[in-house]
Order: sequence, then structure tokens, then C-alpha cells
Amino acid sequence: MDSPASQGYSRKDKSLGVLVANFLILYNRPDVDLIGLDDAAANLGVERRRIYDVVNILESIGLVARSGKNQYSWKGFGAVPRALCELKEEGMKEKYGIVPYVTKSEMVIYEKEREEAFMLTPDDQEFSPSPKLDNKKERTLWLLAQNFVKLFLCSDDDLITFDSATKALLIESQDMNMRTKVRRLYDIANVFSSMKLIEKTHVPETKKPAYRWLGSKTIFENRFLAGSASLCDRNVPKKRAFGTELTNVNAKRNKPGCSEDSKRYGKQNTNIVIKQEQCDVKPDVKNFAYGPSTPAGTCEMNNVGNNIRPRGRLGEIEALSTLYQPQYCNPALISLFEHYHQTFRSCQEEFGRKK
DNA sequence: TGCTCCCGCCAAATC
DNA sequence: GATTTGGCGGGAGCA
Repeated sequence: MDSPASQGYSRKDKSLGVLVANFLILYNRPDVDLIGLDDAAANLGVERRRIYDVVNILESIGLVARSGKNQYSWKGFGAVPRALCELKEEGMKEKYGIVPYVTKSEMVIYEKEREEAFMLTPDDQEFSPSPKLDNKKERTLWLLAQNFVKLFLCSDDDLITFDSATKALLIESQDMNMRTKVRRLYDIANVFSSMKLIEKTHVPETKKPAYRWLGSKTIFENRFLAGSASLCDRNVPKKRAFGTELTNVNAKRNKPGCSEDSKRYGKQNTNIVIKQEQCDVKPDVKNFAYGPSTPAGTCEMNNVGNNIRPRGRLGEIEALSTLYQPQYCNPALISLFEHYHQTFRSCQEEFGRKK
């Protein structure tokens, strides 16, 4: 086989990072709705296999969603904050066992919304991809990417060493050997680095390779306008208040059954609804040393035993909410983020008082 | 020399 | 049987 050099290109020219950058240039546009895998491969000049790598990783943070055979729908960067919030919430639950507080009346509303969501028309059902696709073997890259992101979202430190990430992720799937996992981690890190979600760096003391979380803000600063335009200009179903770009909570929901475009919002919307309900939590002094688990990790405090302390990156959700500017977003989305913002503020105040 | 990660084989799932 | 999907690891490029 000819070497890259002899063929006139550098190995780096074909990296996943470059590929994903080109992918975003190609598809992060207002008029993009569906992405055909064959088209993507042809347009980007790579094999299909590489497109699978890219979309699997992008899907892990909600940027795209599988909508059927050979096809993904472009959700845009407007969908990323929610996906990250939900990942953080999941991560916190896994790590600390925090269960969000939802009132009875909130559950009634949720159930009603859920019933509506399941009332699909025959046309809608026709568009729903086969449930058989849900049984596809576990998608390691997708899962690893999500768990990798959770490491940052659920940590006090923005810096995570490559070693610790590998070890932490190895616990999640012990059937995978370290060397294989390391390879996949490099793939994922390359993609996220390319997106400026993380940056590669070193631990100052040990010089060990590490990754720094740059946060969602960076993505939005770089990409938000293009992404949000596509989000907000879309044909959003009016009655689904928060059911536009807010997907990718877990494997089931990420799979085909929940990803077709706007009028097929049915099932995943139930999750969106409950997340919204969870946002509206009240402090429960009995169960929480400090208040609620707020929307998807917006609250910066947790209850680890009696240890009340700030957690995560203060101001991140605030930054996210301010990035949702009215001119780019539909009213429901604005309302949601205002709600987040208020919840965050009350968390801050409450924490200040307790302190 | 060790780290990084492209590349493509191949099996499982799906059509 | 054909096609799609994605796990997996060999081995080459790079610092």
C-alpha cells in the first residue's frame, strides 16, 4: 500500500478532526435538515465507515440524530446545550444518586403531554423507523463519547488526564480492552477537540496528556449562529412546546424511533416534557442538604452526605441561557432558558443563604 | 520508542 | 443474499 506521503497528503489531512470540521462546514447551515450518509461520504471524500464514526460521536452530544437507514437529521448546535445538560444530570445521578424532585401536579401535566405525544397519526407512524433498529448491538463509540463528556460535566475540575479518562471509562465496559478503548478515546477526543468542546493540553506538574473542557460556550460562540438559524427556522410543531431540538438522552431515545424530524417528535418529547418539569423543582429540605437537583445540572450544589458544597462550573448555564437570543429562537425555547436562568439564580441565592 | 489514530476487515443486524 | 452498521485491532505516521 502506498504511504500517505507518497500519495501526496499528510496523515493529519485525513484525521477524524479534520473530517468533522469539514462535516460541520458542509452541514452546519440553516437549510440543512437531513444528511444522507452516502452523500456525506461522497462530499467529504471518505469511506462510509468514517462517516459512521463521525455521526456516532456527534449524535452523543445531540448534534445529529439518526432518522433512518442511511440517514441522519441535523439538529444543530441549538440542541447541544440540552443534550449536555441531560448528560450532566444523568452523570450526577450515576455518580451521586441525586433524583430530581417532581411534584404530583407536575406529573399530571407530564402524563398528559406524554399521552399526546403517543397519539401519532398514521402518517407519522409511517415515518417512524423500524423499532428493530433499536436492537442494534450496543454502540460503543456513542456510549464512550457520552461517558467521556460526562466525566467533564460531573467533575469539579475542567482538566482530566488521558489516563484517568481511560480508567474511568474502562469501568463502564469491562469487556473492552484498554488498548482498544484508548484508540476509541483518541477518536472521540479528536472530534471534540476539532469542535472546540475540549482542548488537548498537559498537566503542568506531571506533563501528562490531558484534556480541558472548554464548555458549551465555546461551541456557541463559534457555531451558534449557523446552528441556531437552522433550528429556529424549522417547521417546529407548535403544540410541542419544547420538542424541537431537544433529544439524545439515552440509547433508546437516540435511536431511530425518536429522531425523525419535526412531526415525528412523539416519543422523545415525553422526555423533554419531564425534563422541563424537573426544572421546576422546589427545595426539599428533608431530602436535600441543599435544595433541588435542578434542570440537568444547572444547580451547582449537591448533597453528598452532609457535605454541602458548590459543584461544577458556576455560570455555565447562565451563559448558555444568555446565548439563546430572541432573534434566533422560538418563544418556547426562550421561555425554557429564562426558566433555567431563574432556577439557577434561586439556587445561587439559596446556597448563599445556607452558606 | 511510545504515542497517536487511520484504515479496512469482518461479523451482526437489518433490509 | 445484499446492504448497512459499527466493533475491533494491525500497523504506519509522528514527536
